[in-house]
Amino acid sequence: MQGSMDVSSGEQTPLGAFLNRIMQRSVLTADEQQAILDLPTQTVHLRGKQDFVHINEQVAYSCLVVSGVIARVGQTAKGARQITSVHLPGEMADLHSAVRPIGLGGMTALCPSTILRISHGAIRQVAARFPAIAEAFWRDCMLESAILLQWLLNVGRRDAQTRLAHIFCEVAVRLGRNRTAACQYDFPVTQEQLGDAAAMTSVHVNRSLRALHARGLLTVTRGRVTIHQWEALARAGEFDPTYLLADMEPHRQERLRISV
Amino acid sequence: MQGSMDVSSGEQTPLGAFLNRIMQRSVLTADEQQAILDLPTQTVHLRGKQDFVHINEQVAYSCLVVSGVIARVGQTAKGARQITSVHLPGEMADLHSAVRPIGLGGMTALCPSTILRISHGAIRQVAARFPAIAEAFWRDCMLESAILLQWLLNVGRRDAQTRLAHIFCEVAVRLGRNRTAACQYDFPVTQEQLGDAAAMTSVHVNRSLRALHARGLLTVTRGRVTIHQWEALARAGEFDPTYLLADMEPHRQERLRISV
DNA sequence: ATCGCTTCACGACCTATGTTATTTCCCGTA
DNA sequence: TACGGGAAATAACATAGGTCGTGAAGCGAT
Repeated sequence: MQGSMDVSSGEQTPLGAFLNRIMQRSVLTADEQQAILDLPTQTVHLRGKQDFVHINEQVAYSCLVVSGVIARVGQTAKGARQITSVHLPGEMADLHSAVRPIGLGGMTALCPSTILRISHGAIRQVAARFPAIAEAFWRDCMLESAILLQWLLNVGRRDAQTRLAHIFCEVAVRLGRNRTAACQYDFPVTQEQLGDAAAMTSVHVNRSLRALHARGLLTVTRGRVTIHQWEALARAGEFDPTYLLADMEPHRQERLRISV
Repeated sequence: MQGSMDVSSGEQTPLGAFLNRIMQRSVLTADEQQAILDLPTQTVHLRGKQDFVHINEQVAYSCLVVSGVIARVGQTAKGARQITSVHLPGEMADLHSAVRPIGLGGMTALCPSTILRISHGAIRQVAARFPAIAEAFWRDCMLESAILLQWLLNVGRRDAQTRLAHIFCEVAVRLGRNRTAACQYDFPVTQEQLGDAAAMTSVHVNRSLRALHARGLLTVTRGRVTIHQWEALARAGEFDPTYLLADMEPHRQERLRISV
């Protein structure tokens, strides 16, 4: 349990990384930034494949990803799993649970991961105290919602290869990889987990991955993704990063114009 | 353009219906309630099948459904459509766009509908002025997100009949139908639109609907849904209404405890 | 090195759902 | 009362992706 006190080195700490992300889309004053950096946290380490929040469990903490990959999962009556979102370092996996702690499904670590737990009370308090923070958090939740929306389109209406290509493009952008020519990143998830995210069988993930490889678009080997031609992969995945972009422009000038 | 002034008759007006919904999950003072009722609105009538917000269009208004059914839609490169959410009277179809006006896809009326447009500026202003309203709006957006999450699970991992059953159950609950024994409601959407929501072909919607009918679970005739046995349909659709429930309990006592 | 477990690779076969096309039903309108 | 257009109902056929089964390949622990 500690709050990062040094605002200048904020970018290096987990809370600093989170603040950084938030500020790509919202404008915050120094006070507000500090309030976020001062949130009390509790570090938790997780094994790979560890379900740490069960479906229908009601939690009192949100969880900030420090390292690894965290996923939210839903489950069918017959036990089929659907990963409904994936969270990378610097992201809050369930910020929304601060205002609505039910109906979020379970949470699991796709690989060995470290998270910071932050109590809902602290989050709601800082949001109530600083309206701009409330709006920033709200906006961050809506980014997540926009991603979810893309996933629904992806799963509902695209074929296997397109779907996977889209996912790999999205993760690349969210990891901040510059999308020019080739790039690579670590993404230590199994084909089974990939299937749970893309709503298909691990067998078919395997087939499709090899097909994408045969087309010269990307290579996935033991948790490392190599994109050979960004442009071609994005085309194959029908990927348009608009929904992920920083979007603070419309809000920059008019933050907090409280009349009266 | 009018603001409903009479707070006592609030329940009857569209804004009153919206406020009502919000208050199922959040506690608001009389002032705050009034501030919502005073939001300036603009009425718009829509034909059935009218796309009134195009994909990637950036809007300056959120839209409150007065009557009819409004849907958000995404689209594939080959033109396949995916309905990503459906909105019934009393709901705000895109409240989230107030804080994040991009990446929400298009909006369309599934049948002749009436909406109220409310400017993003007005929404953000009332939210900044009353932290409790910000939290309430944020929470309402998260309910929508929880629904979206269920849709992803539904589309990704359930078969056609289960999927449709789930949708009909959800709509029944959202329309406030009491879920005991039989019930019916108007839901004037075509099988094609149903297919766009459930991620399948209209042909297969037809097949599956007849199968559900043959199982004695429900009848769908020209925009009217009749559920014959709620329990059985809910079981067939693996429907658990938890994610839709009013959930203000944890927030009731501790609203706005701003510690300086 | 060797064991044991997990993940990856791949083949054979099966089925839920998509595709395409035609017919029937409904309902508003002339 | 007949006409016209959109939905709904069906039928025949095609296919993407699921299921089941078997090895091979990594990799960590002994």
